[in-house]
Amino acid sequence: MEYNHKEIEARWQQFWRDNDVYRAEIDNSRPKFYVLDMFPYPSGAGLHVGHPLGYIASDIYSRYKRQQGFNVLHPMGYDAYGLPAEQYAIQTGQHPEITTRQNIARYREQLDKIGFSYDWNREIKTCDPEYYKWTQWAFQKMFDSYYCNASQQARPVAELVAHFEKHGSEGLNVACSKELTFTADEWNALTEKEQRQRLMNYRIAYQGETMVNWCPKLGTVLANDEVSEGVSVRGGYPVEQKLMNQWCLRVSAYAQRLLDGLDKVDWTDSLKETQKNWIGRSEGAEMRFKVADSDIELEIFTTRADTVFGVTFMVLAPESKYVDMVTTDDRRAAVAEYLDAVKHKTERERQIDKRVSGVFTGAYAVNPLTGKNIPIWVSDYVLAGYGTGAIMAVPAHDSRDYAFARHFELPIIPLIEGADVSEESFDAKEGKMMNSCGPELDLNGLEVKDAIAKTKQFIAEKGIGKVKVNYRLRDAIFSRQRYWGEPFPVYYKDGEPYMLDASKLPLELPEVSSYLPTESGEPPLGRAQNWATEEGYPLELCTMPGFAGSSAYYLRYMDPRNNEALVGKEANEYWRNVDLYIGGTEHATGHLIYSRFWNKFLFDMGQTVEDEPFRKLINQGMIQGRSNFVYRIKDTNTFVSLGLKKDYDVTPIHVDVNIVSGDVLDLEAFKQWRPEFATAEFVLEDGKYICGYAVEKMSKSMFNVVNPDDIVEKYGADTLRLYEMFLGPLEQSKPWDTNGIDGVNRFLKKLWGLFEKVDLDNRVAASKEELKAVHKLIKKVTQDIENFSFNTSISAFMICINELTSLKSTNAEALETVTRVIAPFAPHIAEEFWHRLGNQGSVVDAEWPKHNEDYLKEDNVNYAVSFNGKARFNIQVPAGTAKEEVEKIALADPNAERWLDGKTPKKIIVVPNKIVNIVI
RNA sequence: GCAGGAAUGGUGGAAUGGUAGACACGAAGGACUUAAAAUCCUUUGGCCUUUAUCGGCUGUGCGGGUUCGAGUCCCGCUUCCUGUACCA
Repeated sequence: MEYNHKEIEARWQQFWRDNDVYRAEIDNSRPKFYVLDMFPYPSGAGLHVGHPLGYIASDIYSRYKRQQGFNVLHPMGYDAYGLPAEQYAIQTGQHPEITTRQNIARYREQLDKIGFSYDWNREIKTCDPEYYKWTQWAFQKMFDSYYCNASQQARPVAELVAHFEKHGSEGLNVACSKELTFTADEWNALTEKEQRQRLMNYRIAYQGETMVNWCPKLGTVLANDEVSEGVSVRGGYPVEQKLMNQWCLRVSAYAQRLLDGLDKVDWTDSLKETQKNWIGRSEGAEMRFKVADSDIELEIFTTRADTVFGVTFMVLAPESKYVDMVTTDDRRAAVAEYLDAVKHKTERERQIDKRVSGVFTGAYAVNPLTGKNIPIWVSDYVLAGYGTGAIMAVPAHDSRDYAFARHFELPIIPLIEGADVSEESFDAKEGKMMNSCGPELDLNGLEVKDAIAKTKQFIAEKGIGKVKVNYRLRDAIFSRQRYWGEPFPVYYKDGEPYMLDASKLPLELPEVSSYLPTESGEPPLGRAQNWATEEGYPLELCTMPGFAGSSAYYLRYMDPRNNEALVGKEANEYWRNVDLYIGGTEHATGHLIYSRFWNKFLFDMGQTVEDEPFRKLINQGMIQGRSNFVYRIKDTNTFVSLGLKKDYDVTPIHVDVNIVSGDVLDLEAFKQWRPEFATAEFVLEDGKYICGYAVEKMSKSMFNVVNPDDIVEKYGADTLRLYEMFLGPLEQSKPWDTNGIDGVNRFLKKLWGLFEKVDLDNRVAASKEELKAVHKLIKKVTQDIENFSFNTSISAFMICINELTSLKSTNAEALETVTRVIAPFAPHIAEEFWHRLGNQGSVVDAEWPKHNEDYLKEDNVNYAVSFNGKARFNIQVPAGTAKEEVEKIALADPNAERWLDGKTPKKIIVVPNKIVNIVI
């Protein structure tokens, strides 16, 4: 019988569904293992062949762990809120929910065909009210919490209020937007509204006037990780800075814990490094510079406290509140003009335009160590969002300050011995200090490191400043002026936000007449009828961002139908956290920061038992497209084959990769592809039209999308699974090339053929050679799976089957072992074999075999004999021969004479079972 | 600029410091076939030698080093990818 993948795969997929074999339940008698894929956003384009790469890897691992006796949780769901569905809704008027539901159905259909072992009973969708109830709930918890720096955890706001009532801000060590100082009496005298406004300064979910990334084209604000190089990640539209009142999450309060937690997880160094950079911890000092003839003090942050003697001017960010305070009357016009010019630049323009610009405020500050007056400037090279929005400029040892000083002809004082600052600044933190002696502090002769420490100590003692740790990590902006997202469980009374009562959750997303902002510029929810509480208070018009729903979904899978909690205690204590998380590296600074933050917050609340959500994380590489080109001779409809195109003036045109095979174009299909090519003529080489190729992103517009459905239809799911793994190392990006798929398909046919010959009625003992081949396979595949080196295990299968084929093996035991080992990779064919061999149940529960070293032992051992490291010939000796004996045999070999050339060996090295190296 | 990663045949890629190129694709030749597809067999890094065997030299981006022995370890470069960027 032929290998009929269609019949086999359909039959066993049905069997799995009918018997619910992938259902996971809490079972205290078995250890748990939680394998998770980053759930997909169901886009309208469906899955292409790149998407399942990570899913296949995680599926193999899940099945392997299950066969090893673990109770495996392997769920799947959908990150259903997102911009594309909403953009589509704006264009067509179709409700995004309908689009999303259709897309999800299509995804599910595609996923099912590949034979994944997901427990679909646990499926979740972020747009499902039963799910987003818990997103809203967590938001409310964050609103009702503040972050205590002393105990390094979130605490109820009620405790903070109690503190204010007794002590005011005295003795407070909490995360906040602004340092405020007030007494208990002052606090108690505030109205309720004023108290609530002040509490916003401390809440973990808070509303604040912040500089946001505003994308006019999308009509919404974006988080930092949603913006790249000044344009939106989705859509690539320009982004500008705008001051807006927005909901924010105080992620920055968790910066240190997010950093420390990285030591506890098993992630790649590069991913940890990316997160470390994103968190951007820097140790330095905060210092105050007095403004001359004024009570104003400028606060600055520096990592180079040692360079204060070289400060020759100060610079304020254009948005700094100090600008208005210090500017002298005669400079007001000039400063205003500069601020105006800066304001009209978008973030992108500000990044691209690296020309030095700035304006003098007319004011001077006093250098606290030299007592000298230094000018205060304004320039957009200083960022409002980092540190204090003001800097002390040390042109000799900072390249940006240097460029500024050169441009405006400000003095440059070198502070490090031997540093030549005539052409460029000396930025390195090394060398001996000079020119650094004042009335109270002398740093001359010290190493930079020591000078920094001494200065920090000095300024702290003198009360000029303090040691300070700064983080680059910003609070997450949590409002989106959009329709298709979770509504905030918030209403407004007297202009102040209040949380809806927990019994009112979930607050469901209302219907709207149009998905565009209102005429008055309000978000689309402004169009909703009766968007107010029962008492008539208006509800929040913004919705939550994409990352809201994906921040705790892994917890919900543990207990997806629980109506009382995000996750029940029993389920959480059993499943704990994700043991293996597989997904793309593009989430390094978004989802993977937010969900760690979210999890840590829930941990503080006592809602989850693990501090880190993802124990081990693997980033699968991206599968790129391999585009094909045809070359049209200019102004004709004639196409010339790749090898001959140099003789013509040609335009390359993308051609659908599905009508190209092995870079050879199917001419008839090409003519039918598009009407304008119906009359195409060709210049062929060797009777064929050879296309050019390029590796590009897989996308419709490049005509290089390969659909997994087509592969499954033609070759079967098992072939697709094997081939995706065979393509190369999991974590490496690589182009998709369907050409090699015949190899793994041939392998499966061979395996099938081998099985067809098994005599199931007359079982005989496996031969020594068979046992050796099979146990070699077990050993290799087990090692490979543990190392996520799936490509090499596919090779191991091919080698084993080739060996068994040449042995004419038809031994049932040998093939049963092969079946167990191949089951995670090719579950359909394995299930078929499993049942033919007379087993009950499903092969997913077949015990994973252990290899026996005894079968792998050789009677004779091969040694390569080398001279001075260069291998020359081989010898065979009985296993277990002593080293001395091996040396003798090597030297006595007739071949040895030739290479010894009459000399006596100086030294002989014998590496067991490998090599005899003779040094002459 | 900074951080991380990579570089091996025509291609994808294998190699706990121990005979580089496993496995697969492609290609070439052959068998079967009226023919094609499918399948099977042989060859396949480069160069040289040979009728053929046998054999030799060379070879893992470049230049050094450590070692009996380096694709692998160390130092210095080049190129490419990924992330990030006036972060003081």
